[in-house]
Amino acid sequence: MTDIPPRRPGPGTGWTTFLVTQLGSLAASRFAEHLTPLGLNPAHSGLIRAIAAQPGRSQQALAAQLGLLPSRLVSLVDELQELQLVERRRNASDRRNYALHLTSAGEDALKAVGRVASEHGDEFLAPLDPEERKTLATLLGRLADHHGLTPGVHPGYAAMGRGDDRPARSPEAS
Amino acid sequence: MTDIPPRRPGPGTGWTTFLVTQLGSLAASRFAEHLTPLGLNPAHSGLIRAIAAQPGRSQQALAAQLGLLPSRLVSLVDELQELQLVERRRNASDRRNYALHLTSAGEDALKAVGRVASEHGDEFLAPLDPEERKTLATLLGRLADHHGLTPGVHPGYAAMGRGDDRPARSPEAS
DNA sequence: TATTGTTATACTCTATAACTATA
DNA sequence: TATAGTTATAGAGTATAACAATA
Repeated sequence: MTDIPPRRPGPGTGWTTFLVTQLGSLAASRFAEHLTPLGLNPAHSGLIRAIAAQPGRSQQALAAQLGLLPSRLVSLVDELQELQLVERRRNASDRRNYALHLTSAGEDALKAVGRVASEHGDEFLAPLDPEERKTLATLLGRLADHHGLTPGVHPGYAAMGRGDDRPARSPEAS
Repeated sequence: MTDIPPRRPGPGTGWTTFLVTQLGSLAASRFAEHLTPLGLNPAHSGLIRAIAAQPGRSQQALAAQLGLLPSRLVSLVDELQELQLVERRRNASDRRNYALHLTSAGEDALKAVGRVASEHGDEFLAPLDPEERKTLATLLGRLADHHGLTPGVHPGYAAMGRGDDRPARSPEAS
């Protein structure tokens, strides 16, 4: 009894939402793979983009925007500096903070990241035609707006800053 | 210069795929939050469902299906046994392995997990009407099929078993 | 010897908090 | 004293591999 074949459950079962979770995890790991030839990981790429979008900001400002701990951001900037993609410039008037800028190699990396993201997106959406992709983008955009997602910032890792009571992330395999 | 407002990039930029990643991460953490009142995490819920779908299987079989390391599965089963939701039954003919079954409390937990998943799904898809939800389900289903997702099993944590060369997961904040 | 399950160890990633320098 | 940045330490989660029981 209760021998339901576990194929495609209907509406109201949370199935579609679970698909979002599965596909999101897959897309994230595939994107990470696409980045490895550049010697970067997704966190690097997000930081590069954030710096490019608004050069000259302090590490604190970046950390707050991206929802990262300051200490985590320091090591990310260290790594990008090691790769000569980012430079810290001392602020003359307030010598406590740094202004972050991309080097010209960093600008190149930004473009490379853009290409990788584009290729990855094409691969991921391969089975859908342009019309369907547009429909999907619209529906997902509606969900993102509804849930207040910051454009370009990955959630689920934040939970810092204000006394937000988000529980620590749990394993969530299967 | 290059002062592009970072709002909603067009097609071919990987934006839609990034939305999938963002939303997937959000859905996963929200689901985890919904489960905490039950004293369970997503890994527990996945295991409960897998046992219910095919009771009596060995831990090795479950681990292989879910893409988990045997040692990880042992601790998950330990936890569910602690909660009296799952029991290990010795196999009389081959006393090396256990047959896993849900207790009656485990059956209740299965139903509760189903309710939570359903509520969570409704919340997550709130801004979409039934027609749009159906469209989204179809499009995501196409993607899942294309990428060979096992129905009900979360990817990205597997990479065990065969000599799969999947790189170790990277942070991927932002 | 091979297999199931288990335990022990190590490793990676992340978070907490202590510390330095400027202000 | 307060703030930006940094470093050091500890914790959680996961993987690797050694181990005992059974076949």
